[in-house]
Amino acid sequence: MAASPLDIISDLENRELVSQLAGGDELKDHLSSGSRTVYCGFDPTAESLHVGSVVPLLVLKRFQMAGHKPIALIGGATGLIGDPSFKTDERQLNSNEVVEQWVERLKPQLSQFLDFDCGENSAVLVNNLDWTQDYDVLGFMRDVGKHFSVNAMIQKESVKQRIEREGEGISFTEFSYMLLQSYDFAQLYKRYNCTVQVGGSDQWGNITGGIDLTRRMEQNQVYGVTVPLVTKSDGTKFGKTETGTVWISANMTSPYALYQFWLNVADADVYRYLKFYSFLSVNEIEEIEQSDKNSQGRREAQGILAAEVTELLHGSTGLTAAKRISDALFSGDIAQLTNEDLDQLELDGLPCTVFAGGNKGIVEVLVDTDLAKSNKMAREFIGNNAINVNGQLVDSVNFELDVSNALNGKYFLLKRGKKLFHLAKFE
RNA sequence: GGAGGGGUUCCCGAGUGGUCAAAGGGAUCAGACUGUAAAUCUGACGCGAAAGCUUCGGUGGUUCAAAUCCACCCCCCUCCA
Repeated sequence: MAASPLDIISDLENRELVSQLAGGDELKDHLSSGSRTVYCGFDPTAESLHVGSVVPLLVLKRFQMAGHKPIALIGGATGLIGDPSFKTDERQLNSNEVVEQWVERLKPQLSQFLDFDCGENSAVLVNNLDWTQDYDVLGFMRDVGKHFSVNAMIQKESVKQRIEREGEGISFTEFSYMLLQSYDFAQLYKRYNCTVQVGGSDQWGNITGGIDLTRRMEQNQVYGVTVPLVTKSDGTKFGKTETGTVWISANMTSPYALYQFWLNVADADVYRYLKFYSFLSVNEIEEIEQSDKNSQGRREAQGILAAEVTELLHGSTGLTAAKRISDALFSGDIAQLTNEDLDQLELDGLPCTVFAGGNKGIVEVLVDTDLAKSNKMAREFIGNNAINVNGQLVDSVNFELDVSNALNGKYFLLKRGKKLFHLAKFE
């Protein structure tokens, strides 16, 4: 099913995964005429990658499947600076310790998708701190800085609003980010003969900067591919739910929550996301779309997408768990859950809050579980008939969770609204 | 260093002495309708059961009364040096 080296760009184009190509047909020839080395950088800006940032990483995997050698670069250096591209304001610098910690978290995440043991085109993991931390200031300014024209830099679309718009500004620190990323490309060319950089479409300016610098410092032509940022058809921000960002770390976003996130994708987006996030062929995806069109009611695509992505990120165990919880909760048959099922729900990552000390009033419980952010909101939810306990509608703010009624002697399954569940566990 | 503009509740943004917990929009949440959609409609949206309490960059002050006036300080932007 892997695309042959001949058509990786065509496959990406068919998946609408190409935003811009630096190099055009020459790049296509370059990729089809042999196994090349391709890199994509990820800055440590949080404890985990989120679903949006994983698209370029999957593209890197697609390159590897097509026979090329991928380099996943961790921005241990650039993460200390902060990329200003299309950001509306200057960001707070993170401390060295924090960035270092995030670098460590990022390593396994980047590694999990790529094959590091497949001979010639095995993946490589690098950190740009390795070639920047000991570079002396004067040397850097003379060797690298001299190749950049400030006149050209301030023309870049990615920093335009920071420079032109009143009320915004940009520090020299962030402004110089481009030099570092450009230098990365030149270094990777030198060290690994890396000739292609992949990045989000917001990285265009940084990528072309690297192409120019590599030409000047290494006298060689290299190329770039940008991947569109994932958007939603309704214009809202992709990758967020009521509980916040959807992370790829199972500790931060449970497989169940991830599965639910994809299951709730809008019809208008789901086929595009299948192309972005699954390794199903474009033909297979089109067949799904066709079959959905011909059938009534709920589409199947969301379920397929949810299954594909959950399995990709958390393996078949994660997927099974996510499905099991989803089936149990949304079948409406909460009373039918066995004791083992309940224990399993907790293990599978359904949010759970532990209580001690006997019966508790519903308002207090809602606040303690974060299902309501204040007593007032808790009362309002109850007033709106939005709260369920063990499948029963709560109709009074005086309702008490009576431990003698707990499922399996300790659990209460709380539901707020239509699809937000939480376990209360009494000990 | 100088001149000017600005910092309002999650975001944008009105408010220039009482009628202000603070217009309007967005986001968010809940309900109805549905497919655990979309669109639409309804409601909520600082805390508190309430009385009331705490908010408008910070600190002090004027006043019966301040987001609004005064002083000092901090931060951001633009232009000049």
